[in-house]
Amino acid sequence: MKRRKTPSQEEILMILKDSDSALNHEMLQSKLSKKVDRATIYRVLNRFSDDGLVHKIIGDDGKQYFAFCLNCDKQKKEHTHNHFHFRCLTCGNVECLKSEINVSLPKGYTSEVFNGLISGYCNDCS
Amino acid sequence: MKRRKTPSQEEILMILKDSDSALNHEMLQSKLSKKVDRATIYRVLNRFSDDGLVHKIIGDDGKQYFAFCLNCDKQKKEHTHNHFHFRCLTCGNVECLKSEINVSLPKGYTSEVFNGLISGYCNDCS
DNA sequence: GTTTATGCAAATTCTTTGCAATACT
DNA sequence: AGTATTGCAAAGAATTTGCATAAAC
Repeated sequence: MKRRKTPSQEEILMILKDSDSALNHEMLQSKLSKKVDRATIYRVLNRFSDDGLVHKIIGDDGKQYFAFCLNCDKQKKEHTHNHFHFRCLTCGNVECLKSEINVSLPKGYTSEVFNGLISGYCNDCS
Repeated sequence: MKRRKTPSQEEILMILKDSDSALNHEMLQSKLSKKVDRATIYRVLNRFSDDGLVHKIIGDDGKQYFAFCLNCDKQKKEHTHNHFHFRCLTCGNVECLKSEINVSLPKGYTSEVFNGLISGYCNDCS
């Protein structure tokens, strides 16, 4: 299935690139210049995620956040996203933390998805 | 608000204690001897979670998992649950990993909730 | 002209809530 | 008796899906 270039996709990707925090569907919708359907946004985001362009984080609020993480550029080949995200309980921002984490798994276990999230209060809100 | 002892609560807690993996609502329901309402199960679990008896993990599937974690006994005072959980994409089991993780937060940030989850394939399923 | 992407509405799934009935203490 | 807990049904919230239309290639 070949991918096509559309305005909506381009704008969404740009917004994600410009954002220093992960965004959920709602945040993204409010940043879009023209109205884009909910379903489309989800479809675009999941497409990006499938393609490894952005990564998906599940918040402790159960919502999906999407981020084009700068840290990831360096390690594109491996494409492990073994770093933490931080979500502020007041302002809602989700941001990438720098530190790479290494968790040792039991024997015979393999890792597919890494999801590390700490919720708390950021510097501005605490 | 005082807590009361009821059969449903006791059984749910016992199931969680006996289980070596975190359970979601559905898994729990199927383990209960008598039919307990969905809403009740959720209310019980959230009560436990509020009381710090069990902890809640949000899976990368967006679902809530609850675990009475053995590791936590040792550190009841602090009550930080800074360890990882592992969810098997095949069998669905969610288990506690032993390793304690220390993530350094930026200045001025405070941590409230720690959610570390790795999904992949466990020894039995890979 | 084919095939992917979009919009709309409806469906799904998970979780929560209101309220009357029940059962702890 | 008084209040926390339950069950039922209904509401809510987030995300997904079906299908016809529009837009890329």
